[in-house]
Formats: sequence, C-alpha cells, structure tokens
Amino acid sequence: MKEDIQDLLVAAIKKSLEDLKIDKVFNEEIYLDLPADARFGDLSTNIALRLKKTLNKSPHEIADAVIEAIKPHLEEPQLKGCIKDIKAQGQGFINFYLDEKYFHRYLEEIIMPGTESMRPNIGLGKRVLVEYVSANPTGPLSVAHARQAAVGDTLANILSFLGFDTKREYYLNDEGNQINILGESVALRIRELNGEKIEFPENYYQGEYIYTIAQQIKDKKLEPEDISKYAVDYILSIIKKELDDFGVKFDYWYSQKGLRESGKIEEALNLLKEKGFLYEKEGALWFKSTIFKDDKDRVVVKSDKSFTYLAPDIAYHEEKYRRGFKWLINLWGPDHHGYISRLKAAVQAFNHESDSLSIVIVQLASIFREGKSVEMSTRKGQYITLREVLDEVGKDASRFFFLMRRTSSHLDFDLGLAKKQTPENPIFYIQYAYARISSILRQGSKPVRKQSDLSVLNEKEEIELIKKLWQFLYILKICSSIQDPYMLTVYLQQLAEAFHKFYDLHRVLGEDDALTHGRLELIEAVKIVISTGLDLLGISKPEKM
RNA sequence: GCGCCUGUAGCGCAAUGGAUAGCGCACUGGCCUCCGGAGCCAGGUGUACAGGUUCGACUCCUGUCAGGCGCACCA
Repeated sequence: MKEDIQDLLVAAIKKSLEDLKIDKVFNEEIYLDLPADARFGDLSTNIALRLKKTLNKSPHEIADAVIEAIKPHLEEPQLKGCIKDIKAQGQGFINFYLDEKYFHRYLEEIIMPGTESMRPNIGLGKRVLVEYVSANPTGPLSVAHARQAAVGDTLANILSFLGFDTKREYYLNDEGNQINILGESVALRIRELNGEKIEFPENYYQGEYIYTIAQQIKDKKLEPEDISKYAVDYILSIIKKELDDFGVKFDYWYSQKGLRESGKIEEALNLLKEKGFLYEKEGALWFKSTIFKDDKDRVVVKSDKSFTYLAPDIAYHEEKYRRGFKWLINLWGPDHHGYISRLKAAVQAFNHESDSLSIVIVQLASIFREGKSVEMSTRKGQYITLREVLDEVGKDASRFFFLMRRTSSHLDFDLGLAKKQTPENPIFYIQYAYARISSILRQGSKPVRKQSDLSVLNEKEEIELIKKLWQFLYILKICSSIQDPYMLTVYLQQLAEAFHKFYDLHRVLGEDDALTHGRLELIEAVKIVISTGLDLLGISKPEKM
C-alpha cells in the first residue's frame, strides 16, 4: 500500500473513462469523497451525475457503464482485493465498498512503526512558509493573536506531518510609527516617575507594562532611540515567553528593520519600476496594482519620501520567494482583508502564481466571562491577553477552543466554560478516550507485533472504528487544502465517540486470546491516532486523568 | 456610504456543491457482579426572507432584513 487508495481509484476511474472514450468530453477533475452515510460505501464519486448533461443519458445508465469499465482495472496488483463492491446508488453516485481485509491491513500499518500511514508524503517536500502572529512588539499578545498563534502553529504542524517542508515565521515590525510612539510613551512615564507633571496623550500606550519598563531604565539617561530599542526588546521577551508557554515556536523572526537596512526595499521597488508597474502622482509613488485586479492603485512611497507599509511588505514577500519557498501562507486579522488583493498583485508583478500566496483571515475571538462579553481596547491596555487566558484556562483547553471553529468565523470564547472540567467541555471527551485506552493497555499484555490475526475484528463497531482511523489522513488533506485545521478537532471528537461506542459494547480483555490480541491492537491504533492528532493540535495526552 | 465575517433545534455549533442536515449542552427515561459512568443507549423540533445558477444549494450569485468587525499617503 505505497499509494493512497483514493489516488489509485481516481486513476482507475480515469482509465475507465478512457476505455469508454468519454475522457475527451470530460477533462475536469475527478473527486472521490467520503459518502454522507455508511450505507453508501466508503468512497464515492459523482462523475455520472456530472456527465449527465454532456452525454444526455441518465446518471444510472452512465454509472453502470463506468462500473463495468472499471472492474478490470480493479484487478491490477495494487488494488486487487481492496474493493468488495461497487454500486450505483441514489441519484447516480458510484459508491465503492472497501473490503474488510483492506481495513485490517490498514490497521496493521498504523501499528507498525515507520509505515506510510503515519508518515505520509503528500507534500513531497515542497517548501512552505507559514507566517503568523507578527504582532507589533508594543504590548503583550491579545486573544486575537492567540487565536492566530493556535491556528498557525497547528496548520504548520499538519503540513509538516503531510510531508511539506514547513517553516514558521514571525514578521517583526521593529521600527516605524508605532515603535516611536512606544518609545515616547516610555520616555513620558520616565519623566513622570522623576516627578514631572505630564500630559499623557490618548494615542500613546497606556498599559501597566510601560511603567515597568520606565522603572527599569529611568536612571539611565538613554537617547530616545535606545529607549525604543529597550522597550521593544523587553516586550519581545515577554511575547516569546507567552508563545512558548502556549506551545508555539517560530523558526525565524524576520526583522523589518533588517530588511530596510539591507536595501532590499529600494531594490524591490526598482525592479517594479523597471517592469513598469510604478508611476508618480501628486508627489507620491504609486503601484499599479489595478493591473492585477486590485480596486485601486496603491501608494508605496508617500509624498514625504517615506515608505507606506506596503513597500517593505512587497520586498518582504519577494524575499520569501528568493529564500526558496514555493508556497507562502499568511495568517492575518480581519482588519487586513482589504490588503489581500494588493499583496497578491505584488507577488504577481514579480511573476509568481497568485495561488502560491494563500492568505488566511483569522476572525476575531470574543471573550466572554459568565456569558458576558469583555470589552477590548488595545491602546488603553484594556484587553484580555494571551497570558490571562493561559493563566485562567491552561494551554490545552485554550488551544482547543481557538481551533474548534472554522478559522474564518467569529468565535465566542467563554473562559468559564473552557475552565470547566465537565462533559460540556469537548477536550475532555477526547482526552478521556485516550486515558481510558491507556488504562486498558496497562492492564492487558502488550500486543505481540505481527502475530495477532486482525481478521478477528468483524463486529460492526470494530469495523467502524477502523474506518474512522482510516479517515485520519483524508481529514488532514482537507485541512491542508483549505488551510484550516479546525476539522481535526471535529474529527478527533468523532474518533473518540467511535471508540467509546466500541468500548461500551465489546470487552477488550476477555477469555479469547486471539480476540483480546486483536482488540488490543485496535485500541493501540486508536491511541496512536489520537496521540498524533493531539500532538498536531499541541494538546497534552494524559495517561491518567 | 463602502468592504469583510456571520445568520442552521431553546442555547453553542457541524455538514471540503451531493444522498434521510448531524453533534454537544439543557430536558426525560434506561445501562456499572465486568477493562475508567468524565462513558453508552433511547426520546425532536431546524437551514432568517425573496429570487437566481446547477442534474443537485445550508453551501455559489443577486437583493432584503438582523448581528459582529473594519474602512489612512497608520502599522
């Protein structure tokens, strides 16, 4: 089973269409999906429905013909014995029923160390750079950043697992307006601490941490620039610690200051100019992003000769490609959505495919405490921080809560609920399954590798559990293709459910040695998959609870 | 005014254009002589509204209504 059965079957369907000579009129992609219900087999294709119009025949007629044509191809070595039945059902779906023997072999693969199923290479080593959080180092991380951190980290984990060569990056806005304001905020607080009476502007940073920094350097008589630098370094150390406690790590911290000092911004702009994508108007320099379907052209150099934020960003992303990355994934807050088309325009101006840059908008999380919304304002320092969430509900529950909704949707995060150690809290349902399996494995003798005969596993709940395990890779592939890890949380709940159902009806440790062995292997496999899944989510796996 | 996200059961949410729209909570009843009852089983109502595209729409498009967020030559 070197190849994924899904890919093999798609290839077989293609061949059968060629045999029927309808591949000429149908060159769209062939999908093989998980059916809505177990009654419709294990894999399903809708080609007969999609061919109805072109061929002017009933879907069932087409389906029957395809089924006949595909049968010889199922006898080829890699597929032989995998398919138990093919049927045309419903409005004309072609449904594949996989043989139990195939599932038993699949189960074996999960348990055997180092096999394909738990080390897939779907990504083929393609180099991916996931950029996320990238919060200005002007204060502690907020919950918005926390959600980005959880999503970005998990997405990167999944891509790595699937065989992409994945790196994680934090883009550091370590200079510019906000940093200046930060420095001035600290400078003002120093004067205040030294007994001066001051007016503190409303748009300055008002958080407590500004006092802390001021306190530390109030006697040092630093230049404004050094105050900013000190403040940035101090805040960055806090951010790094917060992320570390949240289980989030980065391979690179890419400095905007470093980028500017390297001269790469001018270089990138010059290149754009040579390509004819820049022009002057009203004293400013504009990027002709409308050529690439942006709503309007964008300023890159302001009339006072300073850069807009877009200029370093253009250079930065071109630099990502030059560093060898083939797929760029950026996680942004919803306030940046208007920015997508101009950055996509920029990468296209440098001759990169529009699809090689994926922008994932991570919607905000509203924090609730006992059903009441908690108001947030960054400037006033009145916002819930990642630190507070971590202190209050812990890493496991907070990561899970940030991941359990579609990333593009708003998320209501009730701190009270996340804290509860009750069945209302879905994370415990999964961890409980894990702990339960661990407990059984502690009592049962260790499964003997290669010796157990897995064909003893024929009960409905056993087969369903194996099928659920088999769907693991399929789910991860979807996560990768939609760049959203939330489906993994849904899947793990379903897997835990399938396990609990099995457990309730069938005894693992019983009289029959062969059956006991088989079932020990089964739950061992469930443990491996839950374990892998929780690792990807960055959530701990309790042997006991 | 413009843009983005959302509208599914009493509540919180799922369904990568597919088949009889699922899960948790809450409510009612049942299941521990037995591997962890933080579990399992049974009980039921729903796609905001109006059009359109499609063989097929919770999903895509247009409009209306409702909620959240954002709209700089800021970052």
